[in-house]
Amino acid sequence: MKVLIADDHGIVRSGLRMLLERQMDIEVIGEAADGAQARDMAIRERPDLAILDVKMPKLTGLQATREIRAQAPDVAVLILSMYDDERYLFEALKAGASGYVLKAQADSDLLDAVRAVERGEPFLTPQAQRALIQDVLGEGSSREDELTPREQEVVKLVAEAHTNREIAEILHLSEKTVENHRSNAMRKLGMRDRVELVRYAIRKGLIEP
Amino acid sequence: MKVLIADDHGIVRSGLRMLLERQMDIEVIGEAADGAQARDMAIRERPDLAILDVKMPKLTGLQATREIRAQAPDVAVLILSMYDDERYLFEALKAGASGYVLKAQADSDLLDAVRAVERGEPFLTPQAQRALIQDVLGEGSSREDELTPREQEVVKLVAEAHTNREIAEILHLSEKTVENHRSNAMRKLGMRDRVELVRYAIRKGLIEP
DNA sequence: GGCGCCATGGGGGTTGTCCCCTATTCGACT
DNA sequence: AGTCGAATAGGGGACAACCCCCATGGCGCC
Repeated sequence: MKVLIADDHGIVRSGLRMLLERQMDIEVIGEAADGAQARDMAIRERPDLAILDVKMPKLTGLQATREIRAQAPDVAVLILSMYDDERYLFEALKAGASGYVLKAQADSDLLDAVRAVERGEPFLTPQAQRALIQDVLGEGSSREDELTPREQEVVKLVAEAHTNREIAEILHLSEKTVENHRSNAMRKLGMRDRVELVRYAIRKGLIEP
Repeated sequence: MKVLIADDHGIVRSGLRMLLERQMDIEVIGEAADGAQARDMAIRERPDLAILDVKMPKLTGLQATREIRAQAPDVAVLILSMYDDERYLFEALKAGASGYVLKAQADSDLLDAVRAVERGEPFLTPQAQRALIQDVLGEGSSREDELTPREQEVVKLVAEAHTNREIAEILHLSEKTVENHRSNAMRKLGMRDRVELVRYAIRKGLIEP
C-alpha cells in the first residue's frame, strides 16, 4: 500500500513515516511540506492514500483534498487534524476525505483509519462519529461560506503574501484568473484591497497571524 | 540514554518514539500528554532528557521546564516548538532548556540536538542561533519595539487598510513621508509588502484581526 | 432549453505600491 | 563639535494591484 504524507513539520513527517513503515505492507512513497506540493505529488505519484494535515501553507489540507479528489479520484485522502475539536470534520467530508483523525488520538486510531481506507471504507473516530450524529440530529448546519472553494484558495494565498503571479503558478492558473477570483471574493465580502482580505483570512482560520 | 516525551498529540508522541528508538542507544521510558504529567514523570523517573512540546494543557512546556530544572537539575530539557518563529526561544533558555528545535525542522536536527544534550552541550538550530545573535546585537535598547513611534503609527494604519494617501491625511504628512516610514518599517522587519505588515500588526496587538 | 453560477482567460487602463536616490531639520548622545 | 537617528519631503521609475469590459465551457436546476 503506497502512502503519501503531508505536514509542514519535518519532524512530524518523519515520525509519521516511522509509525507507518513499521507496518510491513505500507510504503511511504513521498513527503510534502505544503498543500500545493501534496496535491502535485498525489496527482503525479498516485498513491493509494494521502494523509494530509489540515493546517499547511499554500493550500490547506481541505483545499488540497478537493483538488486531489477532482483530478485523481483513485487517491484516497485521510485528514489529520491537530485541533482538539471537530470544526473541520464536515468540510473535510464534503471535500471528499475518506477519514478524519485527530492528532491527539492514539497511533492505533491512525492505523485503524489507514486499514479502513485500504478496504475502501470511510473512517471516523468515535468522537467524530458522535459529532456527526450530533449535527444530523441538531440543526442541519446550514453554514454557507459565501466564497467558492477557488476563491478561498486564492484568498488564503493572498493572505500569505503571495503576488498574483505567484498564486497563478501555485494553482496552475493564469494571472488573470487569479485576479478575477480575488476581485470576486473582495466584492462578495465588501472589501477594497488585499489588506482587508488578510484580516478576513485570519478571522476565518485560513492562516495564522 | 533514557528519554521522556511530552506532547498532547498521541500520534505525534508515537511518531517521536519511533524516530528516537530507531537509535539503538536511546530508550523512551515514558510519554506524557500534558505539562503537569511531564513534570511529575521527569521528577519521578529521572530520565537523562525530557523532550517537551511548548503548547500543552495544564502546564506549558516552558512552565514544566522551570519546575523540572528546579527540582531535578540532572534532567536535561529539549523544547520542541510547532511555531515557525523563535518567539519562545529566549523564554525557553531562561527557563533552563538545553535546546530549542522547531517541529518544521528535519528529523536529523532533533537527533543532533539529542546527541548534543547527551554530551552536556546546549543545542540551537542555525535559525535559533541567528535569532539569538540578532538579539544580542540589538540588546542596547528595548529590543521589543524596534520600530519608532511614527513607524508604528504608519504600520497600524496600513494594517487597517488605509492607502498611503489616506494615512498622509490622517497624520497630516506628505504621501512621501508615509512611504518612507512604511518602507523603513518593512526593511527593519524584513518584510516585502503590506500584507506581511498586517500579520505583524495583528501579532503585536496593534489591531484586531 | 434556458438560467445562473463557477472556473477559466484576456484587453486595456488607472491607481497604488515599492524601491532607488537626495535633502533638510532637530535633538541626543559622546 | 561632530555624528547619528528620527522625522520630514521630494524625483523618478518599475511593477503590481485593481478596475471595467468581454468571452467560453461545464454543471446543476427548474
